[in-house]
Amino acid sequence: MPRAGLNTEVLVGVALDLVDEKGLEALSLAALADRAGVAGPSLYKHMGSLASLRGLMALAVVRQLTAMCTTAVMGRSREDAVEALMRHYRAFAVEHPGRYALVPLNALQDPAVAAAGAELLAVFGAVLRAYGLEGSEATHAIRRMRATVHGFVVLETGGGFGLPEDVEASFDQVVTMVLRSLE
Amino acid sequence: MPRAGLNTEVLVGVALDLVDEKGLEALSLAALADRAGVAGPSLYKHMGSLASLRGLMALAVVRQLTAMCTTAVMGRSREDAVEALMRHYRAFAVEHPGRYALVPLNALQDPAVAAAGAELLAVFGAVLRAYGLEGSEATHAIRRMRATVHGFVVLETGGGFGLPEDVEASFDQVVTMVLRSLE
DNA sequence: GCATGAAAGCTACCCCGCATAGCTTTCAGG
DNA sequence: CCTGAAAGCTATGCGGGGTAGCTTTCATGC
Repeated sequence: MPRAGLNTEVLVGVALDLVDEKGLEALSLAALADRAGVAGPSLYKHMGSLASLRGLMALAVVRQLTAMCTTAVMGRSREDAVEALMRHYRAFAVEHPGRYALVPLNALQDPAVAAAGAELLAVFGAVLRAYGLEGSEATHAIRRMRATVHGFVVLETGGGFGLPEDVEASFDQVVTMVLRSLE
Repeated sequence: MPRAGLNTEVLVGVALDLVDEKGLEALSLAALADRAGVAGPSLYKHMGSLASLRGLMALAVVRQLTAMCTTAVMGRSREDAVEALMRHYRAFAVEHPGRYALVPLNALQDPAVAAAGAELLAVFGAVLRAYGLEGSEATHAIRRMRATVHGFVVLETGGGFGLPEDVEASFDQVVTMVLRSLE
């Protein structure tokens, strides 16, 4: 029985790949062990439980999303920045629906994920400074943006848009709606 | 062993009460049987599986939500109607977060729930007729409203609004944002 | 080179939750 | 009051998460 060379970091990566391919509900002990080339119980050498692994996965996802959003808004301001932020945020969620679905499930109870989430929200806040929004007004504006974008991608990735109308056009209008609320 | 007088309809009611009190994840065979005053396996005399029961529950919830939204918009038009629709929709989700969470999980795969969902969306569409919106434009407008309201209540009920800023004020601004997008 | 101990891996096992099988009991209708 | 459909029960199966405890690897120091 040669070593598989597994560790926590690699395991998180394997789990994220699995979730990307098969969906969040496919994240079972058996499926994960199979992919990692190891027997089920061996996974516990590298994680405390499936729940804690999901926490680590969520943390990684929030950091990926933060990095993507950060580079998206760099060198832009006002409408350009807000639109870039919203479009890249949506693109991440649509490309990796399984990964994205991990975040809301873990953001509240896991302090580490919550802290990483605060950094993501800081990107939202930074974009709003060009509008002179700070303090309470910035918080309300951030909530508008989050609710809108999150709601849209949740419905989109969940198959909630059944009609044949162009989803891109719908999102264009959503972006316009948010931009107008910032003036 | 006297009869408990259970049937499918009653069982759905018991399950909805359970979900209201203890949350969606508390909907287990044991908890449900305990509440219904019956042994676990006896539940299968009135349901096919927990999954199918969740479908029936989702159907009931969508109908409740549709009824609430329908009465909310009756006798109102334009801004009044849109605002009433959004506020009542949110109120339902906030008062019954467990119930509300059932819907997105079942709306896609269960055709009956999807049909009931179409009726709910018809209420959204009716409100928009006063704006002269029909066809594609109405679809896009409905999506804006759905994404915004659903996103807001998902974040709100999930504890996503950690800061102390007034959530009511945030929602007021969200309503204003949507109204402006309809002009 | 080889002894050694920490850590990776394994098999065997347990618990819990959903679900089925099949028997017993109720109770409405003839 | 007989009877059969349906409600209820206990016993059992099956699969998923998790633990116990042994075996094997392999980096380190002599």
